[in-house]
Amino acid sequence: MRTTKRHSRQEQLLLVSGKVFAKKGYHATSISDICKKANIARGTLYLYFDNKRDIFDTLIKQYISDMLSAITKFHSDQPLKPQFNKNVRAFIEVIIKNKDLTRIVASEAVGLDSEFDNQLIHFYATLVNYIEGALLLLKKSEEIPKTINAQLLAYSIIGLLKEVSYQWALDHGNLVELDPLLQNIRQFKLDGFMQFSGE
Amino acid sequence: MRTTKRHSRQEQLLLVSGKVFAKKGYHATSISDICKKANIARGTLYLYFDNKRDIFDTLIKQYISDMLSAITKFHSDQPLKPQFNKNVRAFIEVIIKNKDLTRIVASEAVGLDSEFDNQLIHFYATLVNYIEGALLLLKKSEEIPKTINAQLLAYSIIGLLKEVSYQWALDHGNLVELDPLLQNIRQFKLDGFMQFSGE
Amino acid sequence: MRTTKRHSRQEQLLLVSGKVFAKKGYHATSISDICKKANIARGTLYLYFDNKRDIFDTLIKQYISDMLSAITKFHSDQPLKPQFNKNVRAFIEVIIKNKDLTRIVASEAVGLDSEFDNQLIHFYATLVNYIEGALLLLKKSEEIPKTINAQLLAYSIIGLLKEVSYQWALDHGNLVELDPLLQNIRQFKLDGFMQFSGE
Amino acid sequence: MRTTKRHSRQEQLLLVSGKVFAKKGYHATSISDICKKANIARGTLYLYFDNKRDIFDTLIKQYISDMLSAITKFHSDQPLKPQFNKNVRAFIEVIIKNKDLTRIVASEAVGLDSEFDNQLIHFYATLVNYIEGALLLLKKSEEIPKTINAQLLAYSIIGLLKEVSYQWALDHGNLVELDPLLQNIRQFKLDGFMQFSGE
DNA sequence: TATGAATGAGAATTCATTCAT
DNA sequence: CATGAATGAATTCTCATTCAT
Repeated sequence: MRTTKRHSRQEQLLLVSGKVFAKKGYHATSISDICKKANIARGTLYLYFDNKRDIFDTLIKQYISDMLSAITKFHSDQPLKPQFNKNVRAFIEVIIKNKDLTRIVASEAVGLDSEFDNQLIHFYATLVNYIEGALLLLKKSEEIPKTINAQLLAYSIIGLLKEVSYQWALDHGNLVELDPLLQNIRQFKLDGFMQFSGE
Repeated sequence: MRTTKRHSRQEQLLLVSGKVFAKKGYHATSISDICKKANIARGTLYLYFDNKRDIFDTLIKQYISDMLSAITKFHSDQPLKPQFNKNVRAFIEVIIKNKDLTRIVASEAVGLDSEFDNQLIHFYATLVNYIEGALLLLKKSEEIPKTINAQLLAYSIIGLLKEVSYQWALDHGNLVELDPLLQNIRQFKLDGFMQFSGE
Repeated sequence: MRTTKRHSRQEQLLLVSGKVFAKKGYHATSISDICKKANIARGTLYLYFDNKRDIFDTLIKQYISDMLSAITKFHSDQPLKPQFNKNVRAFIEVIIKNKDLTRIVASEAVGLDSEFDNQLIHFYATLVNYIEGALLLLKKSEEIPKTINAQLLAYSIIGLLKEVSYQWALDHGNLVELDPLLQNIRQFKLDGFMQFSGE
Repeated sequence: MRTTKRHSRQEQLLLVSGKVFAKKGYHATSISDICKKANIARGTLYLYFDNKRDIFDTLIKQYISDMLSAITKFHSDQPLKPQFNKNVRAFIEVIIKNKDLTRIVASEAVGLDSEFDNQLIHFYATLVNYIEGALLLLKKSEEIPKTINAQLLAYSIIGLLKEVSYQWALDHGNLVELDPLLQNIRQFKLDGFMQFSGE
């Protein structure tokens, strides 16, 4: 059971680290900060992680894996909209459940090193791909106009969801009723709104 | 002429600093990094800026001021859609013109200290307010449904524009033809798309 | 025991710092200088003191407190001369025991900043006050002429004692027999000597 | 006449430098400080002095030379007390006239380098020698008791004069009437005062 | 002569990481 | 396992000095 104990200790430290990283950012967070919050000595942390970077990596990997396992690839042989609906909900749920990490992923995607950058770029590309794939299917079935740039729309959707989820989470804390949020998003007649003069 | 020379030097250093900050983030960027890129000695930087923080602040202030002077408040006694159109264009233009800074503003928004946070929070609130105000007017004139949460829609629009502009800029460099981008955005029948099964 | 160990380490560092400061002065002493003498790494010093200034302050406070607790206020209801005798001895003892610090107090009294200046100025004023008070009592009992400027005489005595003690300590090291020194001082028929021609 | 102009410029810069050095100390005084006070560019200073140290050296040499030319060696074939009287007055006059430099000489006698230290030590030794010499003559002529330690008494006198002059100058500024000061000093019946209990 | 922009050595301080206890 | 003292590389910032104009 030693392993279990060790494992749960690690989990606890990850939790604390995530909070501190989210609050102060990667660089401004010192090992001491984490240890103080976790009530352990500085040396102890190194029994559970190789180094500062290792903690951060573990957190990010966890987040990416959470997200990727929450959303599911679109299947062309099933109705698309329910799939899309489900994925949006899953996406937002992960964002909100991991508010701290979302902050980090969104803001510290930079400057650590290329290996880390690549992880996030790859993650982002995967997300975009999922959505783009769905949009292409919709184009094929003529549910959306052929003239639309699927990739750009994919970015739009991600940007929209990211911002809204993030702001919603900021305002409402963790106890969010997802449904009103989703209903509101669905109501946005953005295109209509943006069909400006002369169109 | 002296002032001009000094000023242009400062501009050059800001340009370089912006690039480096954008690439590596505030904390991971060392003064040496900037100086190397700018081909100057470390001491020279301090002839033009008080300290590292001062460089960053100047950049952010510049960006915020650029943005705020680019967009204009909505006037209820004039047709809203052209105004909105114009602002979206301006917003995107600034984002694309200042790709580097956008990265910074988007990612280092928090965690330096409260004085700095406040600047960005205030900036963001101003943006949201502009859009929200316009949306409320649209609600009143029943151009959009009353059930919509104007603030949330404002966030959506900003999130969408931010992400799309940023990604577009990444792919297409600085020389962006805005019109195809705008046309694409306008075409997004997001609401239709998101009126999922059963609705 | 932990506290004791930490404390004794601090004491050791103060001792070394005092010597180095005394030899080179505050500004010319670098943290590296102190660490080299103390055989520790530069970082280690910061485990015991906040910064260079903190080390210096601690030294000065120690010195002032040593001195102030060594000398005692004059009581008018007791014979003055033994009191004076005792205080002179105590004063000289502290000077000689803290030769290094005396150097610092004497030479870096001014110019660090006002907070620091104030400490020393206040200390000095206290010393002068003690002596001046005693002299005023002596005036009242007509043991010294009424025409004497008590403050100036106080300065004289302090200057004399300071210089003599300091030089004596320089020549004789720490192991000083105070009595011959005091006897010598007492013999100085300064006034007689200085009652120049014509008086 | 070029030389004259150059020379007077140097003089002016020395004056300014002396003030600044005296106020802030050698190390805390920056070349910029001096230049600002002198209303010249930083580069200009180096037309008149080799470096910062050179300015300081020049000042100290000036002071020492002033002092040494003010006081005169004692001559055994003339009455000693008038000579002593004259020298004390000269000594105090120089101290008061060069209050700024006195501060420096008294407090920055340290840490620059051994060459500088040696200068001051030699100067001090010279002073002590003068006085000691006079005292030895007085001993021989039995004007002071043979048991007195002439060197120690010399230190006493210097310490006393230094302190009193310095304090007096601090309180009264430059416009000092020397005579009341001297009268007071002469009145000090220090020895009588210090003939403690039992003597 | 005079200027002041540029330099770069050097100083203080921080902090991730190690290791003896 | 846990501790926390010690380390020293790296970072920011200062300032005497140089040199092209």
